[in-house]
Amino acid sequence: MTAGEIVDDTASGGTRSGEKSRRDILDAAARILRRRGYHATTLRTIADAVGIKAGSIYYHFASKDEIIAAVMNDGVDAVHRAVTEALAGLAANASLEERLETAIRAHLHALLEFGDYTSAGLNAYSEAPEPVRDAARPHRLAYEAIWDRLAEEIVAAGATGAGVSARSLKLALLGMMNWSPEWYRPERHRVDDLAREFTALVLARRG
Amino acid sequence: MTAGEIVDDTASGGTRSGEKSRRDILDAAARILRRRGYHATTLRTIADAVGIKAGSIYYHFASKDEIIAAVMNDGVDAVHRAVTEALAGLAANASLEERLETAIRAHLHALLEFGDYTSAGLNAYSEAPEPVRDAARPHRLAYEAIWDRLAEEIVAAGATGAGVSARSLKLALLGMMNWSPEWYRPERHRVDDLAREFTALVLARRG
DNA sequence: GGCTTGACCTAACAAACGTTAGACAGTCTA
DNA sequence: TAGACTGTCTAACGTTTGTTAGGTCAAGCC
Repeated sequence: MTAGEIVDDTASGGTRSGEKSRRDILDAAARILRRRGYHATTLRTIADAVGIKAGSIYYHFASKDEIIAAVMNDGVDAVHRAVTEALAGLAANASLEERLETAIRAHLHALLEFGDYTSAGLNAYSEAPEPVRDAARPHRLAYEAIWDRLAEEIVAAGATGAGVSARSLKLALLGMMNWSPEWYRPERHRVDDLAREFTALVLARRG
Repeated sequence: MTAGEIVDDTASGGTRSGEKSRRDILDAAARILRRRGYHATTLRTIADAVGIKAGSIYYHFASKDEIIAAVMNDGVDAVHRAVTEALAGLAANASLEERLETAIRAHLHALLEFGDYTSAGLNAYSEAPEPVRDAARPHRLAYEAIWDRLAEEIVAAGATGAGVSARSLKLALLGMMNWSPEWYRPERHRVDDLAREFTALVLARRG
């Protein structure tokens, strides 16, 4: 089952004629991957959702794993871009609290609302075969660097509890955010509220 | 694929002769389920790990899903018990901070060190078929009640950031704890340290 | 009109899946 | 010692999986 490497072609450009089908396949794969996980995401299920036959997928992709890897990495890159842009949109003198809340809000929005690709990546990562995880790792690390820097700033400013390391702060933040697909219900929660509460929780201080 | 209900017999007692094999099967299933997820956990893989043949499993269990459900529910019940006992072991006048840190420490220990059953439950829940999830839900809710109460106490005491609801506090706590299997490495982290940092993070206050 | 190419289909392949039926050796009980 | 029960095995079943080979048909170019 695909022993070789997985090529990362998410940046390949051009708007060829078959580009739509390719995107349709990825969209369907992301939707199914998010809810059912790696092994339950079959080529026939994907094909059904797109309206083509399973064999036809191989015109666009070389293997199942290439699809999965593309979805996962597109997902991470999308959150990365969303958070980066949200932070870039802030005033230069924005407070630390403002920047943390903005980053959390952007992450949660990407994860919970535009989130098929994003949470597919979270949901399938641990059960995907090694080559897929290998292909995903650089994307994940690149994104986490944002939170490394934020966490270090927060700790350096003494804005959180005593004895909390930047590393633990980052892991705690990613944990509370990335666990949210488990309980989030659009009719019960508002992302902006959650972002504000998570920020207040971490930066808690007594007046 | 197993449309019926899943009987919850985790409490069935007695030490029959075949009890060891039964426990061996569950142990192996938990170990594999934890790392590979629901669909990659096959009866033949389990049987190989135990040293028997796949068909023999049906002497002890009626279906694959019965095994999975037993593992998941045993896991949740184990954390439930661990946290309950840790809290019960505290002095009656233990501070809120002491109790929170104790609960977090017990949860993380159960999850990260005795954790095949426990993190198998977390890892496989979202991709397991509906009947399995239905069987698991009461166990999860019963355990979460502990954290509901703790979170409410913390909020009522004003010991966390302003505007943080008890519900969000609970979800954030479960998130940062339950995400830890993603990054925890025994050679790099000490559970007791993590528990102290997570507690300080949530109860942060400025001197 | 011929020829190429792009995008799909049909039909099959070997392998792996959960599950079952029936046989068999060992142990316990009467 | 006969018979029942335990725990396992062998061997197959029907289905589903990822994947492949080869065919079809319309659109575009010469």
